[in-house]
Amino acid sequence: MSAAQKSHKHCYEFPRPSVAVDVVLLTVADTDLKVLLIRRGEPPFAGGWAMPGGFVRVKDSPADRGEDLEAAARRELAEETGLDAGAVYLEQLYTFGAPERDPRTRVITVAYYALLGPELRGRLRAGSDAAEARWFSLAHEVPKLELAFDHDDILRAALERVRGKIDYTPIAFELVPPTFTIAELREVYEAIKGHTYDAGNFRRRFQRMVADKVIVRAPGKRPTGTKPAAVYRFARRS
Amino acid sequence: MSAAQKSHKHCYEFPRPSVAVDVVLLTVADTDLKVLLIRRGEPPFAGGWAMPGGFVRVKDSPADRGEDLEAAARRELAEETGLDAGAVYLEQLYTFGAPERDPRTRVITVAYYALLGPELRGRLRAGSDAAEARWFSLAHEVPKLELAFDHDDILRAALERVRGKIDYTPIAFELVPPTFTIAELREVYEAIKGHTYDAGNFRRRFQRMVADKVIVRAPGKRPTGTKPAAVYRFARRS
DNA sequence: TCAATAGTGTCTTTCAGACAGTATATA
DNA sequence: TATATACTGTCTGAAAGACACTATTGA
Repeated sequence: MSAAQKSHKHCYEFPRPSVAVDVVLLTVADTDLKVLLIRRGEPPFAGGWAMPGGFVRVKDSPADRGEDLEAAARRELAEETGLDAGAVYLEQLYTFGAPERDPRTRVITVAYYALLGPELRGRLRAGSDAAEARWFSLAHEVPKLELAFDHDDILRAALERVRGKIDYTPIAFELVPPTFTIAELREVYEAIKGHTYDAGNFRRRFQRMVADKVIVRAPGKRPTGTKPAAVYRFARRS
Repeated sequence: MSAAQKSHKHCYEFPRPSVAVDVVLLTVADTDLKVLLIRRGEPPFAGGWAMPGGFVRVKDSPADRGEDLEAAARRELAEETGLDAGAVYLEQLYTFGAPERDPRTRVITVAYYALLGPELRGRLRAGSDAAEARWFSLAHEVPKLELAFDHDDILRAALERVRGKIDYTPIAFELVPPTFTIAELREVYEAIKGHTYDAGNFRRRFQRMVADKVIVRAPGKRPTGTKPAAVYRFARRS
């Protein structure tokens, strides 16, 4: 099929936008919140850094309309990072639709954020298109970058969401190993909130979660260099 | 132009979805949270009740890509209710994109919620297409309805969002008149939260907002049938 | 033995919930 | 004068922040 034919196969009565998904993949490493960025191989913004994402697969057939939005986000994440799509915490963030946000055509993007625990960080593989992928420190490295599209807005929104939600939902447990010490959990809070917590007060708050059976003790102790620390796990883990 | 020609003017290399906006318009009246529904005149779900909404106006021209998502939500709200688009509090809620959510074609909808104070409720006019529009009590009337599309999911999400946000943002002030008594504000909280508040404790919480200059006294008193009540207004109101 | 981190306890303040009581308007 | 609502005050308990202190490990 020629390029000219190919470009005009799908026709509609009214103009339609492209719809994409973008995923803000976050992790905490070295007491620092990091985001995974991918170097773009193609225009626009070729050579620039962007969040993993791509177009939602839509079909015109009445029998098959294409994929769900969250499925698209998990698929893109898997394609561009090699991560098992089902293994990460993923939540819809916000939809960005400014008319000029993509120089090519009208693109509306549904942004998601995902949280990756340290035990899965080693599973990251370069994407199918072998594009470069790297973790960037939100505090130290990202401010020096110019992200593609409006991805800096998306990243800001993700950070704001996670900062708010960590206080009243169990998302912090997605960012520690399956079993963890109180200090490890505290480091996650400190990385996300951007300030330190009093170790004693944090422990007291934590003990209430133990009393409420949200957290249970796990066997063994974690060596720390000095006195080993008790290990816990989140009670409702798949 | 013939119908056949008209149906195939806008062609793309890959299939694209339609993108719509829907607006959950909420108000508190008679100590009851209400949502505005519109009776659909056309299929699908003709004769059924649905939230105001419609397709985002997208253009293929590089010079004009069409309207922003929030602009589309405000436009649809204005068209279907007669409300001044700028006068209502409007916030993006969630994007719904299940492949089969619209029987016609693939439609992704960006849902918004809007809050309407009693002073603007009288400005509601039937939409340009003269469709029937009515307030429904969320607690008593909506459960008996079968809403069009996945609008019951959208409504649930809006209620959950508003219930959560009222505790740590000033959205309650969008649902009272420009000047209001403590009892009026309390009724808004009670309608949204679905439970009563101790009048004394609510007042104490309120007085802290007065001390913090979030709320200031307004001149005059509001007759109540018995002892008239002091009147206040939100400090940061346009 | 020392340094470092794990872990405990105490004091204060803030705030929410329960509830009793006083003040002031209308009918 | 009665009563309904506005408004005030008190008690208790939960929880957060500041901070001092003890316990246990590895080097």
